Amino acid sequence: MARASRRATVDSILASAERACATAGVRLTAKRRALLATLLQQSQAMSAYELAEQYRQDHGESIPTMSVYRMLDFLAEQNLVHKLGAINKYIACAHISCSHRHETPQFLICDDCHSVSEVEVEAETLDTLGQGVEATGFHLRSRQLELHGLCDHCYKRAAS
Amino acid sequence: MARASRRATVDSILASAERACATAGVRLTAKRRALLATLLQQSQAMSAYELAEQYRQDHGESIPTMSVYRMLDFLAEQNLVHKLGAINKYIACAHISCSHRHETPQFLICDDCHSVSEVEVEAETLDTLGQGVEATGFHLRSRQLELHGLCDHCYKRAAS
DNA sequence: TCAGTTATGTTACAACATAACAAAAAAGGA
DNA sequence: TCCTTTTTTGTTATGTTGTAACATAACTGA
Repeated sequence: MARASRRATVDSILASAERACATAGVRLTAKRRALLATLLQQSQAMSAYELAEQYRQDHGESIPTMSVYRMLDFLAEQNLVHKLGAINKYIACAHISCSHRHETPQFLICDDCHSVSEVEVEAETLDTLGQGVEATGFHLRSRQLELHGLCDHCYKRAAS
Repeated sequence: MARASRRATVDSILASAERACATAGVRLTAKRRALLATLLQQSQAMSAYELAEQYRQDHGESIPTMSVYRMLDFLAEQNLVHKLGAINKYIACAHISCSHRHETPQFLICDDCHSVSEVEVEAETLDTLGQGVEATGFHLRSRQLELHGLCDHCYKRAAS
């Protein structure tokens, strides 16, 4: 599936992010914004260290990884980026500019080429899953799933 | 939910593991078996380093973490242990001795106390989820889910 | 302005994981 | 058995990921 950048320009997404932060009463500082811009321009999920390096190249200024982690935490709290805990990488939310209500994103992680695609799953299926889990007394933090496997490209390559 | 050790003795599980490896034509060496035994006796998911230390205490012999990783990789390939990628820990499969067909295990990871419980979800729900995902061209490796949240104990503690 | 809060930088280190190569042990055929 | 090959395990060093603790800078609002 397309990353956010295919759907809207980076600038318009950043503008959406600014509005979202203003509404939430939090600050999208210049650095946070710049880091988000860097991530938006990636086609792959990025680790914090990879992002620090990319940020340096993009903005001609180095940035401590410690700060990158903090900014990513902030951006994740505002749902502007998703943290993929299974592979310790981050990806910009593909729906920052969407005004319509959308489903919780589900991520498909290719264990071979490490590409990440974002799909939506029927709300009903997730609800059933969530209800089954919560019935055991567990309290889900989110319904974001991270599923592993092979993308079609790697699957076909492996088969040959 | 109960770990494997509550359902069957460690010895009988190890015997099942031996049979499974013999059938698969792979070697469950003494060290691999000993490591599995160590993990079976834990009530919590363990990191490779924690396991190396526990192994040393259990068997009076130290073992390089490098070897622990390799053995865990082997055991995971044989589906004798599960790797919880989200928290970098390992847990013995609760179903090694089960001959009956069972559902794919789903893991509930408490983000507070880091306990892990294993639940089963209706096959139908998982099938629906899996079919939706595979329809996008992605090929799931397994239907094992790792869900994050708070266990009931931590949830109630946080609420107070 | 200035005091309080939030954000970022710096340093040091803990925890997790693997690369590269060496040694030991097991398997299998002559 | 003995030798060769393959597999497993050990050793050393280093890479990768993440955070603690504290300092400095920037912003906010009275």
